[in-house]
Parts: sequence; structure tokens; C-alpha cells
Amino acid sequence: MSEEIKKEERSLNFIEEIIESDLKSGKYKSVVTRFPPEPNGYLHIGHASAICLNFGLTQDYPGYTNLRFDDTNPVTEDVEYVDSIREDIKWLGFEWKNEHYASDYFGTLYEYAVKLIRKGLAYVDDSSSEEMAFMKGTPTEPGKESSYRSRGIDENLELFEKMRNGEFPDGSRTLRAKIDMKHINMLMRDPVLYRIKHAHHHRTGDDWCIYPMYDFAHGQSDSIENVTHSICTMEFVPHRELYDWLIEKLEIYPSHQYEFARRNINYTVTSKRKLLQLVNEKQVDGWDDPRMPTISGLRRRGYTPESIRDFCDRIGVAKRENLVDVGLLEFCVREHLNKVALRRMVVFDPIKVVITNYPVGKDEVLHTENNPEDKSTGERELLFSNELFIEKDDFMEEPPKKYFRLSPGKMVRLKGAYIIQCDEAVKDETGKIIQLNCTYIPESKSGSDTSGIHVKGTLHWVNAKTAIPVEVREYDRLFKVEDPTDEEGDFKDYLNPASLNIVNTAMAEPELANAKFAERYQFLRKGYFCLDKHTSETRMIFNRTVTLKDAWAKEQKR
RNA sequence: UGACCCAUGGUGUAAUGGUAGCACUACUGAUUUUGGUUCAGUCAGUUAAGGUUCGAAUCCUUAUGGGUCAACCA
Repeated sequence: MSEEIKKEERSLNFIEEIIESDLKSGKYKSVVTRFPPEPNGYLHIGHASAICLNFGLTQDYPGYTNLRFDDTNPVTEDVEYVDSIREDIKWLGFEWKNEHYASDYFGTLYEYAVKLIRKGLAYVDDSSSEEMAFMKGTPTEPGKESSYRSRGIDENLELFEKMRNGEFPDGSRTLRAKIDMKHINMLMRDPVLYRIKHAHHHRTGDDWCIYPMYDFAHGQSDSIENVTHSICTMEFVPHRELYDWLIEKLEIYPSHQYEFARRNINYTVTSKRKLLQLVNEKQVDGWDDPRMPTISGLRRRGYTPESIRDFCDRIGVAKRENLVDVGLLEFCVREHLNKVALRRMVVFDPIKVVITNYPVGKDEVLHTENNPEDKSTGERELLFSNELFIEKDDFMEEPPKKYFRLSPGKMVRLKGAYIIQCDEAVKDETGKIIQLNCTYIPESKSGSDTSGIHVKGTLHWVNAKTAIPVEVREYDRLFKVEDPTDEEGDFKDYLNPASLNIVNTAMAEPELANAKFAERYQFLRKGYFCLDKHTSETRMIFNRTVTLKDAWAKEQKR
């Protein structure tokens, strides 16, 4: 019975179905996938989907996954990106079997190109890129053949070798596949295979001055690595025909390409070009700015690998256009952090509370749980005395209906401590409330309450004497609109000017002085937080990962 | 005025010719020393029109809508 239920719960995505069918039919005994980033930017949440898919497949089925850097364009690529990509994948919790680089195959790829020339299936074209573009036709009009298309094999061989030897300047010639200039698929209209770029490559240095195009590197690398299922996004669907054609003509291992729809998330952008722009134009504090949808940004923000993997699982894999609600990502991280975050109290915007019936100078040690969801995390000490801070927002002189917090004559519990009653709001000469005079109920001590008093509100607080100042950074969505790329004008016009709010007035309970970078915290009633990398000896900075769900804020909006 | 891909609640995703389900969101209520958590419940969907069939979200046709393709980027 339980097995039956399990079977029902586990529904396969279309790629898993293909794999199960291939395994069942005996087409493959095991599967080989690869994650093929180009090292020209940092990985983002969209890549996380592809990573979880490719690596997840070989966790569920026999086989393995390679990491392969698609580094065929030296002018945009850099080792900085290689390093960050490796780090991000590891952090997400995945291990690759082999680490490869398309650039490792440059020699083989060159041989493949020669083979194609010998078969009369590739030629050197002296046309300029403008001429080529002009002769390529349009989606509705056929292209025209280049006059260089009929060059003899020997001449092509010789010219290609000269290209390789650096005898021609950038852009002067290309190697093209000889397919069909009238093909309905534009990619089959004699696609460029090699171009001349006298550029320094991050791995091969100055060994090469010709570099293969994506279409002449990706599928071939898949083939060299015996990748069985080469998974990419939908925009590569038209490339599949060329992918298959090249493998067939080269007579190499037949990898197969399968496409799924990239995952889009609202209120952000996931395009390396746009993210790079935000970084270069200093709209954000680098690739790992906590507002960025990059893996490193999410990490700095306090997201956990578990929550990101869970998110990827939940949104699934399909072929249709989509715009996933970022609220789901937030749900996933709240769910995980609720289980693991240590509870602490931090008052962001303090107002002083004086307990008038509590002895001046007396200190009392109280105990409260570190995490009610995980008793194994034990308890910590709180120091109670007559002067405390609470949140300004937690007091209202004239409260609206359903306000459970403090107001004149009303009682609330201070978390882990006593019930207090507000007797007087002390104001300065301008009428601003500067202090609350309260009395506490001695019998209401947390854990041994015999007062019989029931209060609806419980507030977080800190001891005025021992609290430590900390900086808190609150983040909101980076963009004001759901899909910035779908709006008129520049996407940057839709940046949310309030995406970062720095709180300089926060006072934290002293326990937080021991905060660790690896630890996650829930500031009671405020949200989940973690230490930011800019924290120094003299200043602790906390990033807000996500707020807590806030039923009261919702109530107020009505 | 081409080719290709796609179309299920607000969002994401299942149902593989046989009871349209799950999750998020929203909304009720219960519990609660976090207006958190937890628990119970409610609202809400097959783009349209034909056809095949005992039976269609599923197969066929057409329409509609969305996406992709004219980089010496990947």
C-alpha cells in the first residue's frame, strides 16, 4: 500500500521519462549528463535549475555528470568565473565526475574540421560578416551561396591551415559548413564553424588564433565525453538539427540533445548580460550583492543550498513558458530556516521601557529556548532588569482594533520574561514619546507563571544595559515590476529604489556577539538573518534573508 | 506573413483514452509565551470550435494566444 502511494507521488518529468525508457529499452546501461556553463558570468538561480536537473538525474539513475566549461570565446571569458562556478556548484551540494573544458578539445576539434573539409562538407569563406549576414537571407527568404563555396578541397585545407597559423587578420575569413543556403532552418545555411580571433585564452593562452563556434564545440564535446543526454534550454531547439548533422557527418559518438524551458522568476532578471550590467554600473555591490539572483548573492543573503534545491524540485521541469513566483523561493527558505535558525532578539527601532516596580540595579537571569523547533539546540540566558528596549512599533497610544501589542493600560508578555502593563507614555516637549513607564507582574515569570493572566501579545525585547548595537540590512525585490524585460524602455528604469534599507539603530541581545558566519538566525518576529561578509571587529552587519510571514501587516493593509 | 516549440486554478506542476490531483498564493477557523510554526478547512483550472470514441486535458483538424529563429555570442 505504502509503496503504491509512493509510486503515485513520484511523477516523472519528461526528461526522466525519456531516460527511464532508454534504460528500459537497453539503449543505455547508464546515463552521462553534463553541466556546460560558459565562464563569462556568475551562476544564477536559473542555472540552479539546470544544475539540479543534470546532477539530480545521475543521482536517481546510474551514471554520472561532468562539469564542462564551454570556453570557446576567449574575449568574454575569465578564470574568475571558472572559480566562482566551481564554488557555486559545490556549495549547492553537487559533485562532478570529471572537470572538462571545451578548450581541452581544441586539437580534436581542429581535426574534426579538417575531416569535414576533406569530405567536402566545409569551406573557407572570405566574405565579411556583413556580406555573410546579407547573403544569409531571412526566416522567410532563402539565402544565397557564397562565391567561395565552390573552392576545392585542397585549397580549403591550405587556407584553413593558414587561418590556424595566424596568417590572416581577425574577421577576414571563416570556416563554414557546406549544407544548404536555402534550408528552412537558418542555422543550416552554411553555419560558421571557426572564426579568427587573435585573443588570449584563459587556458590555452596564445596557442590558438582560431576558435570554434558554439555549434562546432558543444555537440562535439558532448560526443567526446560520451554524454548520453545533453540537456539544454528551448532556444537551442533549432540547433538540434545542426547538432545531429555534425555528429553524423563527423561519424562520432551520437549524443542526443533534449530541451526544457528555462525557469524565469518574477521581480528579477536572469540574463548574464543584464546582471553584468548591474555589476559594472555599480547598481549593486558586485555579483554577490544579496539582492542579486546569483547563487553567490543568494548565499550571501542567507539562502541555504537545501532551500534552493527544494525550490528547483518544486518548480519542476517542463517545456512551457513560465514566470515562477519568487514567493515560492521565499517559502522554501522560510521552511528550512524555521527548522535550523537559532532564535535571537533584536530591537530595530528601540524605545526605552522602565519597569517602575522592578528594583533598580537588580539583574535576573532568565532562560529561553534557542529554537522551539529543535530542542537539541538547548537554551540561552537572558538578563532582565528595570530598563529595557522594545520596538517603537510595538506601542501605540491609540491602538486600532485587534492590536495585541502595548498601549496605555494594556498588558503584553515580554518573550521569555514577564507580563508587563503600560502605565504611562512619557513625552518630550514636542509631544514625541520617548519612554514607556510600565509595571511587571512578578507572578508571571516565564515558565512558572501563576498569575492567571492571559495576554494576546508577546514582544521581543533587549536589556538596555547589555544590548549591543548592530547594523541590519533589509532587502526587498530588486525590481518594481514582475518582468523588467517585458516593459517599455531600459530594464534598469524599473529597479526598485527601496531594495536596500540599512538599519543603524538596532540593538541586539548580547548572545549575538558570538554570531558565526555559518550560523543562521531568526530575529524573533522580524525574520531570518545571517552575518554579512563586510562584518568587522567593530561592527556586526546582518543581512535579512527573508521576513517572517506577517499576518498583522496583512491585516493592516485592509 | 515562413518554419519550429508551447498552451491545465493567480503561480508552478501532475493526470500517458477512464473520478482533473499536488504545492505555493489567497481566504476561514483552531492552537500558540514569535500576529512565526503547526493543524483543519474554503475559493479557484483543461485557450476556442469542430471531429474520432461508449468515454477526450490527453488522439485528429482548424483557429487563437505566447515563445524562438536572420551574432564571426553561448
